[in-house]
Amino acid sequence: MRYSQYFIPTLKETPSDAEVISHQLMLRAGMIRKVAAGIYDYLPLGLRSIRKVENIVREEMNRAGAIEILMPMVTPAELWQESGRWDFYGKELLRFRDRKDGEFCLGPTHEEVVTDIVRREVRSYRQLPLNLYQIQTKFRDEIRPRFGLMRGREFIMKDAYSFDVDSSAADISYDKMYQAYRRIFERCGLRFRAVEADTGSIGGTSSHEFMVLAESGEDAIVSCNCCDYAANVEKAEARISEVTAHVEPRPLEKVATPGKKSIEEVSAFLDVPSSIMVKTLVLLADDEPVVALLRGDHDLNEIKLKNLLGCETLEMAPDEIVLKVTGAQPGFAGPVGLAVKIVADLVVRGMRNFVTGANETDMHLKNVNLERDCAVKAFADIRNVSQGDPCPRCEGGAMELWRGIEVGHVFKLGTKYSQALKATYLDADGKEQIIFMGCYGIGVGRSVASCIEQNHDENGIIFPIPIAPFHCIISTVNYAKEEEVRKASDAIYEQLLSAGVEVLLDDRDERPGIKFKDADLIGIPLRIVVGAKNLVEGKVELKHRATGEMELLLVAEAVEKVKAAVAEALKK
RNA sequence: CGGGGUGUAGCGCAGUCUGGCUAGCGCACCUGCCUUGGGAGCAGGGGGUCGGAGGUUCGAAUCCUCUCACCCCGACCA
Repeated sequence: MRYSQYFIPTLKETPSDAEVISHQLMLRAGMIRKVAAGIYDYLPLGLRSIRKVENIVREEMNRAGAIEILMPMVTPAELWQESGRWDFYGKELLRFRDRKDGEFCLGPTHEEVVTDIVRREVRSYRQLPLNLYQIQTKFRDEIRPRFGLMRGREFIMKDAYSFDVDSSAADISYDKMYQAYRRIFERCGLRFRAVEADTGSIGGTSSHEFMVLAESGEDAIVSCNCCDYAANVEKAEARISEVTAHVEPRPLEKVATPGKKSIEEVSAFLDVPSSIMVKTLVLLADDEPVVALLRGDHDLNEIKLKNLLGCETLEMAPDEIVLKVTGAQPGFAGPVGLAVKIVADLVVRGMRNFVTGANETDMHLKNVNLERDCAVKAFADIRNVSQGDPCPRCEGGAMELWRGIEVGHVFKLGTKYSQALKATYLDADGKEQIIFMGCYGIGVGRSVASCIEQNHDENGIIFPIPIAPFHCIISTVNYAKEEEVRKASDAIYEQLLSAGVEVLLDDRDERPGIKFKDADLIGIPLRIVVGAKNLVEGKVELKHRATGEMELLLVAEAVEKVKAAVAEALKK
């Protein structure tokens, strides 16, 4: 491609509404432009990278035996009503009516639609297993779209759905997808972790998320520094601590702590570490008050508590409720004498003589002991794992904390949708059986964005070759006036093109500085600089964007090197 | 949905508090000259419903009311 004939509108300055680096760089590099909140144009460079990811995904899905289809973006309400999600999904589902007043929505995911295909077409166990996938634009009317392609409302997603005769066959399909996902993200050149995850509103029995490691990631994940265990913090199990050695309970003591509400304030005021304090949280589970007890330096994991209680909603109680439940202003709650349901974290069971609120404004209690001072029956793992915690799976391992961007998610769905939509088959005995499903998503645009989060410097993007919009750029010095430069550049361009290298020839009549800056910004991995100075000796410069390594080579050598580097990087 | 903020040229911003000359600056863009190994220089030029509607006023980018869009924090979320 000749740069002068192409369309790469780069920006020298960073648009003020772009917060994360990938969003800033994708705008500056002319890859995307915003059309509305969370809705973007894909300009040529952005589209090329997206297509690269799509093709890797497609190859690996096909390799794993999945079959590509394309389902509609507009889907009828009936299917969603049948699965029950029409009422459950909420405002994220963009709904509208057609001219005949029929109800529809833009597909945010396609379990219903694909299950409908399968229930109509699959009759026999002989037709299973089946795995159907599509690469398609989805729409979710996010409450707060942000970070460019990272969290848009409209986005390109690969979604696959597996159908099996039973649970163990479904496990095999799941494992195939898990392995395919590893290959996909490895081929994209991403540094990632596959972690155990909560299933959220999709439902189902178990799932893994594929997390690209990046500081800007919206998710917290933990992994063991010793074994393979890794999980989203939402899901990560805290290791059950053994009860502390016998400590003589000391007499209960009430102390004044005027105006000291937070754990930090009380800890400093009474000069006790937060780890021997118990924090008492008042929550509303489906509008019923519930109290959660945690060690002072631990955080509540709302998902664990929500799953434990089996409630639909869980939120922090407003001040009035706290006052009603504890008889004190927020900040002075404690478990002693409370009449509502109390759930204590497992760690709290082992705590002796701890400090907690007295259920009296401006007062705390010292030397509280649960078994003596209050009637707590429920103990459960309801806290977030923190840095350095012991691994729940191996001896001696410690948990490390990371930030991650979720680029892929695989779920075992079980029979949730097949049951609701009556997707069944006849087994070898002629008996009707329910189909077992799995679903598997990859955010395509998000993968490109997260790649940029991981691979950039102060000059711009540093694409890995497999998803770079072009493999190589030829930056020419005075292409317009120097005939030798023009001839050599054109020749290199033709040679690379015919070798199958995707090459961008910067033939613009611009000063070299502009071309170098643009080349760095758009992140093309390999750059050949053709200038009169080196051409006198028949040489050109080959520069690697990632390392900054620069070599002075004969024209033919440079061409060979580029070909070799591209071939090596695209090896499957 | 709650809290905060911003809308002035393609991008980045000043001007708004304290109403008043023809609405400015940098970058980008166009023409010419010059220049060509890291976003050059000189000269000339084009581009604005000051987010929109209504109001106050002799006079509104500036004050008031309503409204729209976008951004940030929170809640929520695959």
